[in-house]
Amino acid sequence: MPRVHGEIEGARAGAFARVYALVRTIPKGRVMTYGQIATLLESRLSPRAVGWAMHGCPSGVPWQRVVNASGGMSTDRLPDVPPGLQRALLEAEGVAFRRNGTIDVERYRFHPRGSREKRAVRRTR
DNA sequence: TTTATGACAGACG
DNA sequence: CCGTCTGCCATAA
Repeated sequence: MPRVHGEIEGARAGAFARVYALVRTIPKGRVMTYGQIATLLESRLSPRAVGWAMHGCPSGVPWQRVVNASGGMSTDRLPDVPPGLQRALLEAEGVAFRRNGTIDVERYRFHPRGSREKRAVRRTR
């Protein structure tokens, strides 16, 4: 249990647990974006909230399969995560990287059964 | 209760 | 393609 920002036990029992549960369903070699996860969850979390949830990600959750919308690894700038680790883990699962260090999100995106993926998180404008 | 801050995302310039 | 700004929601202090 990585207690990153204090204790977040309460959070794990709530919306965060839904995030972890969903991430666990991502098959090997496939990925989901923070925004996609936020949209799929009924609680309609914001992408930021999903990222916050992942910050306290419990062991056993394939966190490497969660990438940002641009296909980049958001974990690279984290002080407690070795740079390149996420990439290495994904490559080990067969995910190909472009020269700029990103992946083709649409190619590897995992669409859960019955996913609606309505665009709720696009309110800017 | 208020304020600040994120493993984000989309719009703009 | 890249930097900047804004909206988002849950947490922490």
